[in-house]
Amino acid sequence: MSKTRVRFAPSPTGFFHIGSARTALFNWLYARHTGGTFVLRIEDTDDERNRVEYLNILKDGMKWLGLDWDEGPDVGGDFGPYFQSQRADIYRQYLEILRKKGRAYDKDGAVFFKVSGETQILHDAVYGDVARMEEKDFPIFRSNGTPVFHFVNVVDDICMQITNVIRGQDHLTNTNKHIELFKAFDAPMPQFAHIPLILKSEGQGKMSKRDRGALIEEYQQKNYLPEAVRNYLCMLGWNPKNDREIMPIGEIIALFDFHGIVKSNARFDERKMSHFNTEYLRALAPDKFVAMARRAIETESDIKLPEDSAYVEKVFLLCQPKAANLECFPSMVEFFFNDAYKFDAAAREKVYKKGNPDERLAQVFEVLKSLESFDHDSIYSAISALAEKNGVKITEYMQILRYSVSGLAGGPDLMPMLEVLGKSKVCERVEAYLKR
RNA sequence: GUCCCUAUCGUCUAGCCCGGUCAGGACAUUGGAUUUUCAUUCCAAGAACCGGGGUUCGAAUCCCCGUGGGGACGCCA
Repeated sequence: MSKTRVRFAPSPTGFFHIGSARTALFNWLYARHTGGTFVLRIEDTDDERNRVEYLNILKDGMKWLGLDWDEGPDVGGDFGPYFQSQRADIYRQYLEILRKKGRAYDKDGAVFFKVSGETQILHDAVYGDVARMEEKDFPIFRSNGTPVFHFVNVVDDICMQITNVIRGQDHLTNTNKHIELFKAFDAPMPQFAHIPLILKSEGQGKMSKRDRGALIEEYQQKNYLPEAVRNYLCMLGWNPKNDREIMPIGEIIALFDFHGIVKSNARFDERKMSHFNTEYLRALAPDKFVAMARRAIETESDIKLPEDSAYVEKVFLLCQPKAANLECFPSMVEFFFNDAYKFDAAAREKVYKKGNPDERLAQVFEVLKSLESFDHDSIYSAISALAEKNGVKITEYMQILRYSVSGLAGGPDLMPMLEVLGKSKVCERVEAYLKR
């Protein structure tokens, strides 16, 4: 049994579609599962476009998702070149083979492949046996001399000794053309595995590049964690059959096989993807979280972080357990770094729902002012003593206190939040709030 | 229009191949709890076998027909 060789063969179009990403992912998973080789082949026969820039988007996206390729652009390999635009000689040689066998002929300046007229049976690793016949001869070279997808795809798979073709189900009805070609070349047939498509979250049809969440670039920009996106994508159309979803990639690689691939198309669900992201964010090691959070704030907000990196770190780690994503993280922590923080209207409504708590705030202000040490425990016992003295619940003081110093109704645990903010800032803010 | 694929909670799915468990899990939703806030955590609830025929003592599971969904029918990839 020869070593597994799979390939991802995208056409650089200027964006990295989530469906393509998942095809790449499944190929990569299968290669890693079998200890085989993952080839990246660029189908760039359309030279109208700016390839270098478009190729970078694709490569960046794959690297971001952790999908490293063993052969292809940048890394080379024994079966190159890995750009179809550089393989014209090979395609001409293969065309000659077909001509000699009488399977290719000229028509209207183009070259056509003569089909066998026999029904081809595909033994698909996911869909089982599918029978289909190709009725009409189809073009393999255009009248401008360039080769057509079906032809180059098969020729390259032969040349690169691809053992497993894993691709979207939209190719299922193309496969009989490819089988005809493999047979015409007397080439060994790879095993085909078609995977279900990703559908729009609502409405009709498959995800298109204009749909929200369709492009990998979006997740990069929103500072999603790549491991989370990758994990979610693994579960869209495949499952480990053990009731688990959030799993380290190593475990997924170990379990990945065609048996777990679902046959029906899956609707994309941004909320579930978000959930994966939240889980990964919470589980992130402190130093990594701090680095990610810092980057999110520096690139996606106007907040100027102070020099004091110990303070910044304390703030970030205090908020990590409550953060749902990095996109909203700046608005969650802004008040720690900006004295001109904003007061949220919805939060105000919530805090003032049951009457005016300003008087309580004044009371708690007196207590806080007189505190010797301003740590979590001291603040807590002081406020609870106050609450007890006045015969009310401590909660009565907490909400307005939080609102006055942060402008928000939610956020990190209040006592440690006050401690991190520090006595002088807390008192200044409460005082200013009372005088407003 | 022709051909191909597919069908379990709103969504992702387990179960189907080898008929017999209260049809399980996750997201989302709703409701509680955490006698300290909270965007956290925990608990609970509601929520599905597309329809019709067969086969069978018994069908989500096997067969057929509808219907729904998706895809392919380019000198695009």
